[in-house]
Amino acid sequence: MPELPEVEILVRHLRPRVVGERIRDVRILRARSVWDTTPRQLAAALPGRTIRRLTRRAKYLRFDLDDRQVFLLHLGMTGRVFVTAQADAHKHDVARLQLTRADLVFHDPRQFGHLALGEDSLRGLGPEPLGRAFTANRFADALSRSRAPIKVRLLDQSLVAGIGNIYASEALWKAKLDPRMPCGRLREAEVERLRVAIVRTLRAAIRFGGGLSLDFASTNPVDGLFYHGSGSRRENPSEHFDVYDREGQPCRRCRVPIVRIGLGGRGTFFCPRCQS
DNA sequence: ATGGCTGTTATCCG
DNA sequence: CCGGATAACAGCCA
Repeated sequence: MPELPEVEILVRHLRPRVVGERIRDVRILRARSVWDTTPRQLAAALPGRTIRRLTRRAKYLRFDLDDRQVFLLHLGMTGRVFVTAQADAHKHDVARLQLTRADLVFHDPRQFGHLALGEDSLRGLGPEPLGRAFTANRFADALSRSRAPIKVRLLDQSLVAGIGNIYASEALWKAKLDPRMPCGRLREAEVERLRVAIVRTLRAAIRFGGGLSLDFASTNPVDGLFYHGSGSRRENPSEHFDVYDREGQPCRRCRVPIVRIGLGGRGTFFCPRCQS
């Protein structure tokens, strides 16, 4: 679930709940989820500090503290972050930060997420797709030097930061581009179409997420950030995405059944008629 | 019930 | 340098 839009919604939810709060204590419950430092260092650096800012960079949450230290949190595939008054740890809790009167919990069953002290993890990231640096020139230039399928490149965070497997398929459908198209073969107009499609897709997803009532603490994929699972768990089977997880269902533009293929080892969905 | 799928990304190869 | 495969892991679903 957590790609750029989901992380953005999470940050907006958390911001009023954590900014201005003092960190009283830190419990690291899974050492291997701490990167760029030791759990001991992280647990020592935070207590006594006040959270000054909470922002998003790509799929990272960025916490700025009152002593200019920074720590980052990446949700991986299944990470959740929420504030709770309950102080007891649960299975798959990675870390718990005791704030003034509640705990900030990082919960991550599949353990692909991480915490990091400092900004090193942000070094290699490309431009924010919703920021000014995501220009036609820069995007076209980066794409021109690759022969890989465009869908695979969209997942490269150094090209543009924040797109994941779901919104890569969604943006390509919006731009009417075949996900298998080698980057270098895209024409200038197609690259620009894709750039605009990315921006619109992500903005629409943030707008969509902002209108949901989410249970950030829930382990139920239907209630949490907005990927609604597949099969019987799906909340709105065909309302939500245009192509993702819609294999066999009609394209919203031309009614031809959506196709699923593998690209770069990931499920990829597209309309074989519109996207060619 | 078992095995194959999954929203991420670092790292290792050729 | 580029690109593909793999690994890290637990839970859900067929």
